[in-house]
Amino acid sequence: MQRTLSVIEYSVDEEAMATLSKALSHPVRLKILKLLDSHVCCFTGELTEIIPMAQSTISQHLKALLDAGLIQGEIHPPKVRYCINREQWLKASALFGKFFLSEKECD
Amino acid sequence: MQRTLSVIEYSVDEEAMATLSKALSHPVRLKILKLLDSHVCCFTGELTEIIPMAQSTISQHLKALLDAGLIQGEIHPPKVRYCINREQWLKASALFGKFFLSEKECD
DNA sequence: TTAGTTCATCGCAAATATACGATTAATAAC
DNA sequence: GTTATTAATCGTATATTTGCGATGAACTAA
Repeated sequence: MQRTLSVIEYSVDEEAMATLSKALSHPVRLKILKLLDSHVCCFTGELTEIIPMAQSTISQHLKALLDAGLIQGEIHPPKVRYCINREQWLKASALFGKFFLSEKECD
Repeated sequence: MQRTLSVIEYSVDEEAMATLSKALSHPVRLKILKLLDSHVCCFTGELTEIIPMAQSTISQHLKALLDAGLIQGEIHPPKVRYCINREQWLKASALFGKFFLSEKECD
C-alpha cells in the first residue's frame, strides 16, 4: 500500500512493537497465548478441541504467532507441541512496558 | 469474516487487548503516540509536517487512535490539539502488563 | 460576504487479513 | 507396502486495512 515517494523511517522499536501488536491484535491469538502460557494445553489438537474453529484456521493463527516469535513448536510426530517462547515473551513485555512509561502530562 | 456457526466467546480482557493491539499495530500510529506522549507536538498540523504522509491519511490514523481511546482531541478552531488519554493509557499499560506476567515454564 | 486555514470525511484502488474445505506431508502402527 | 493420525499448506471467498486526492465542514480574518 506504500505509495508515498519518500519512504517513512521507523525506529527498530517501532517496527518490532508494530509487528508484535499485529500478532496480538486478534482475540483468538490472545486466547491461544493464554492457553499456552497457563499450560492448559500445548498440543495443537487440544487447541482445536477447545476453540471452535477449523483446524486450518487455528494452524494459520499459530503460524502468525510463530512468525512473531511469540511461540515455538516442537515436533512429536505426528503431533506438534507449542510453547510460549519465553525469551521473546520477555522482550515483548519489556518493549510494551517501556512504551507505556509516560513521559509527561498534556496541559 | 466470521463464518463459524458457533460464535466464539472471548473475555472482556481479550476483546479489549485485541482492540488496543490493533490500534498499536501500525508503526506510524506508534510514532504518533510517542510524539504526543513526549509532547513534541500536539496539533495535527505539526504531525503532518513531521510525518511524510497525506493529511487525510494522518487524520485516518488519528481517528483509529481516538476510536481505541488512546488519545483525545480538543478543538481550538481551526486547529485540533491531540493529547494522550492518560486514563486509557494507564488501563492499556495495566492490561499488557498483566498479560505478560508469565505463569509457568513450558517443559 | 469572501477568502483562507485546518482538519474530517468520501470514494476509490490496492494490499492484507481472516476463515473455510480440500489436499498434502510426515510419521507411526500394522 | 497400507492405513490412520496429525498438522501444514493450498486455493478461494470475503472483510478489513491502508493510502491517496478531492471534497466538505467549521471557524477566522478581512
